[in-house]
Amino acid sequence: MDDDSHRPGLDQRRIIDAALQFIDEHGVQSLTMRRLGATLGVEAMALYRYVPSREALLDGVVEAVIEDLYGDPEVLLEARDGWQDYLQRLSHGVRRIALTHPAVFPLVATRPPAAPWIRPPLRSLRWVDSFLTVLHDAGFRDDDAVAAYRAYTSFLLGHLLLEVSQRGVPVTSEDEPEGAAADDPAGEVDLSTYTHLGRLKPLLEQDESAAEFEEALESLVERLDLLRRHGARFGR
Amino acid sequence: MDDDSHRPGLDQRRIIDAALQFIDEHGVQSLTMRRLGATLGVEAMALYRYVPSREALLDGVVEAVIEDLYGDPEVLLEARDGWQDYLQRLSHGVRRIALTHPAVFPLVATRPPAAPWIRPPLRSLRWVDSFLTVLHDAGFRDDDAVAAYRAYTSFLLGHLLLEVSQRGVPVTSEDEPEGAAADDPAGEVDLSTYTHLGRLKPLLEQDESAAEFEEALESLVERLDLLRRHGARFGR
DNA sequence: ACCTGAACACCGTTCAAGT
DNA sequence: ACCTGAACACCGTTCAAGT
Repeated sequence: MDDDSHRPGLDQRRIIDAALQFIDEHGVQSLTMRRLGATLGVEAMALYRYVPSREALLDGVVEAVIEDLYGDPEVLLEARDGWQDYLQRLSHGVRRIALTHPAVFPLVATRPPAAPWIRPPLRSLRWVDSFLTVLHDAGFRDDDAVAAYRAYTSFLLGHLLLEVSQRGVPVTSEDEPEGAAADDPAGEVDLSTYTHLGRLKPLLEQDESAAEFEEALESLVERLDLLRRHGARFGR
Repeated sequence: MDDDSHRPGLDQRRIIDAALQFIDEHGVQSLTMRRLGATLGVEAMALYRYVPSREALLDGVVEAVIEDLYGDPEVLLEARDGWQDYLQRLSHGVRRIALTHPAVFPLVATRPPAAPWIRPPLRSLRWVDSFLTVLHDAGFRDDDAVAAYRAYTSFLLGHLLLEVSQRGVPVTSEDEPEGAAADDPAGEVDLSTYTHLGRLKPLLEQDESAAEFEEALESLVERLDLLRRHGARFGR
C-alpha cells in the first residue's frame, strides 16, 4: 500500500524509525539487517553507511523511544504542581511508551546503560538531571534525592516490565500466520497438585495492571515523602 | 585442566549445566550451539538429540537456575517464622541467584513465561503456590494474596534487574581480551551542561544496592501488612 | 543408540566495484 | 556520494550416513 513512502533516500533517523516500526510489528528477534533493508527498499549493506552495527541500531531504537518522552505534553513542564505531580506525570509517560512499544521495552530495560548510574528505564542524562532537579527544588537532600531516584527507577522498571510481559509480547515467529500461537498451550497445566492455584487461577488471570500501577506509585511517593521529611531511616 | 570431566556422555542435564556455566563466563550472546558442543567435546548437532532448540535450551537454563532455589537451605521451611520472615528469606534467595548468575538474570526477567500469571522472577508454579499458601495461612484474603504476589514480583524484578545491570554484566564480546572494556568510555560524558549531575555524580556512582534492597523490601512488607490487616485500599 | 559430515537457508559485516 | 554484488565467517537446524 504505502510501499512508496520509502523513497526520500536513507538517513539514520529514517532507519531507526523503520527499525522501531519493524520491532513493534514483528519483534526484536525478527529484525535482521536484510529484512530491515527490504523494508526501506534497499540492500542490507546500504544501512551500514548510517548505522555502525545491528547492536548500535538497537541502542538507537531504545534511545529514540525514550527521546519521545520529551515530546509528550503530559510530561513537560517539570514541576508544575509539585514533585509528586511530576513523578506521576513522568511515570505515566514512561508507561505509555511501554504500552505503545511492548516489544521494545525489554530492550529499554536490559540494554547495558551508557554508565551504571544512568538507570533504565530513564536511560538519559537529561531525564536523570530533570528528576534530580525537581527533587532538589522540592527540598530533598542530595543523598535522599539519589536514593529516591534509585527507588523510583526500580519501581518503574519492575512494574512496566511485568505489565508488558503479562500482556504478552507477540512472539510472532514469522512462520506462524499471526495468530496460531494465540492460546498458549502452557496455560493448560494441571493445577490439582497445588494447594491454592486451582482456586486462585481466575484471580491470577485478571489484569489489574493499571490499578496496581497507580497504587504502587502512590505508595512509592508516600515513601519518598517520608524520606524528604525525615531523611533516610537507616542512614549511616 | 578439567577438560576431561566431560566424558560421561551427553544428557539434557549436563547440557543445561554446561550452558549455564558458559553464559556465566561469556554471556548469552556468545552461546552458540557449536561452541557449547565444543565445550562438551561434541559437535553441535549432537545436542539436538537432547534439546529441541537453542531457545528451548535457554528456557531450560532459566528453569534450572530457579530450580536451584529449592536447594537453598536458607529459603526452605516455608513459614518458619511467619510470612514476613518467609518473604525475607525468599527474596534473599532470589537475590543470591541473581548475583551468582548476573548474565542469566535478564533472561529470567524477560523470557516469556509459561502463562502470563507465572510472573518473573519466580517463574514456577511451585513457587507461586508456595507464596500464595504462606500468605493464605497468614490470613491474607484471596484477592489480597494475589495483589501481594504481584506487588512482590514487581519489586523483586525491578530491584534485582537494576542491581545486576548496575554491576555490569561482562559483555565480553569474545574478541576483547577479558578486560579491555573495563572502563567504559561513555562514563566520560560532559556533565557541565546539567544542573545537578556534576555535583551528584559521586553519590550516583556509589553502590548501595544491598542496603536499598533491604529498605525497599522492608517497605514492601509493611505495605503488604497494611493490605493484610485492612484489605485493599482501592478495592472495588 | 549415539554421534558426525555435509548441506541448507539464513545471519552480520566488509569491501571492491558500479552508477 | 550512495548503493550493490560478491564474498567471508559465521549461525541454527535437518538428515542421511557412519560406528
